[in-house]
Amino acid sequence: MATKAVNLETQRAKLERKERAILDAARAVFIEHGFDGARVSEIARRASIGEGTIYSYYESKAELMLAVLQQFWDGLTLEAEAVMASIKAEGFFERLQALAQYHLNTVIVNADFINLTFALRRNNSEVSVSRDHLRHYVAVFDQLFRRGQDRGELRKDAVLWQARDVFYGALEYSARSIEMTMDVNRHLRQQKPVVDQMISLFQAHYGAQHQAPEPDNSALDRLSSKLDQLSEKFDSLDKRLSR
Amino acid sequence: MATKAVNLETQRAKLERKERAILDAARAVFIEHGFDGARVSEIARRASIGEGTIYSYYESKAELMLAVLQQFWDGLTLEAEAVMASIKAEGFFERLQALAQYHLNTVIVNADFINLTFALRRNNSEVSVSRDHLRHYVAVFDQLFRRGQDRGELRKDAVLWQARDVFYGALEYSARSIEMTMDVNRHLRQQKPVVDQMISLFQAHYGAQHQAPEPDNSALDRLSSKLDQLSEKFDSLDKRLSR
DNA sequence: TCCTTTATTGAGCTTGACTCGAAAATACCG
DNA sequence: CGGTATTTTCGAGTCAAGCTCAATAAAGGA
Repeated sequence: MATKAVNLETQRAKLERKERAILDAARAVFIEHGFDGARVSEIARRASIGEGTIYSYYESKAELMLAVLQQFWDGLTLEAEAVMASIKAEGFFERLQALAQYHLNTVIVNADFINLTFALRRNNSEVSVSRDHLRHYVAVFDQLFRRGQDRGELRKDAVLWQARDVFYGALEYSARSIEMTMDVNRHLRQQKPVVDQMISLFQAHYGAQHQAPEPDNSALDRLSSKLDQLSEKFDSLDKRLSR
Repeated sequence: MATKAVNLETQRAKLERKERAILDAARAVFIEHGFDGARVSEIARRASIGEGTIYSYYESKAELMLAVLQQFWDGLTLEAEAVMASIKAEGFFERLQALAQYHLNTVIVNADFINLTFALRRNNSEVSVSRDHLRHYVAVFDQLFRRGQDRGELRKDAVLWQARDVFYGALEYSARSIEMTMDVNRHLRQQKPVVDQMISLFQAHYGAQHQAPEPDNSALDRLSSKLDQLSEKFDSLDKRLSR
């Protein structure tokens, strides 16, 4: 009995180890050569198994890549949530900045994976799955935006999905742009300005305090009344002198 | 001589017609089935030529697709430039709005092509070409932004490429988002709010006038006149005392 | 009209994803 | 342990699709 249980356990572990080996090899080969450039035979060789074995774990090459991407995006989502959980600051814009910083850096560092994800957008049946990765990840942004609105730091009249799309899309494209035009050494240096600009852009338009930008009339009123008082004093002085 | 010239002409025309037929067929098949799903044999059949003939016009399937995309992006760039040329308004933000409107609509309508472009991002040698399409198109945005800065309507301290990336990226992702989550009937209706929000977002942060948000001069004018009056009273008082 | 040059063709070559029957490994049972 | 059933692994073989190329057709030129 005991031996049986142990055997089952080790057996399952063995299978899992093998599956992980396949996934690791696949990840490396896909990143190295892209989807079409990757040879299933090479993945098998690197995982030290027969080519046919892969097909008893995954239906097809495409599904194997999907598993790799799934793993990657799940990791991203967890990391993003961890960043949100770990940050001490309560303020919406501080949290937004932290998320932006994390996101931008991640997208740049993992550009390979992002491109792979795009590469899988063809076969219509797979598109939906590919979308789900993203949707799940973007949900982290949605959550933060909703909270910002609840706390009254994000304009109540802001359409959430629109704001989120602007924020997410701007960062994603900025990442692509940085990656495209800058050499690797400048990547890190370019990130902060981009994040800062995004945050101040959002503060300028979406910050709740900017809804009523009335130019502080109270101060003017106070000045005005002081002048009136002065004027009266003058008048009384004037009268006294003229007497 | 005359016949020779005519023959050459018709011959060239014939070749061009054939090339166009291939391109047309390829475009249709690529959009219908994506890059990997497209069969070269089907393209040949639709263009009414032998499969081998395609390879005397284009090196490979990938290059054929590149030609299709080239044509598409060139068209986009021309159209965008035409929009910019045709718009009467001189103001930067009005022009920006027109461009945004055009861009958003275009990206949604031609989502197939955009996805195809992404799909070709793998083979490293081709990436550069794929980038060039985009760069050329984005140049239209750059030009507008530069002009806005020259006219003093866009903050002088704005970093141009950053602002452009935010603008372009936000619109592109918004388009994807609209296309992803809305049904076709709502596409058009969703476009205007997104564009409007982008414009007011940019006005709020990048508008030059927001550098000095002078608050209601009338009040200041009133104060100033009061001071003038006071000053006069002083003068008259001064004169009387010195006498 | 005949020869040269160019264009077209589709049968076949090559490559790579995927199948499948057999063999090896493992589990189960007396 | 030995034998049998079940599961897992394997890689040679199949098939499909991009691409080549020798043969053929068309065009050009004298």
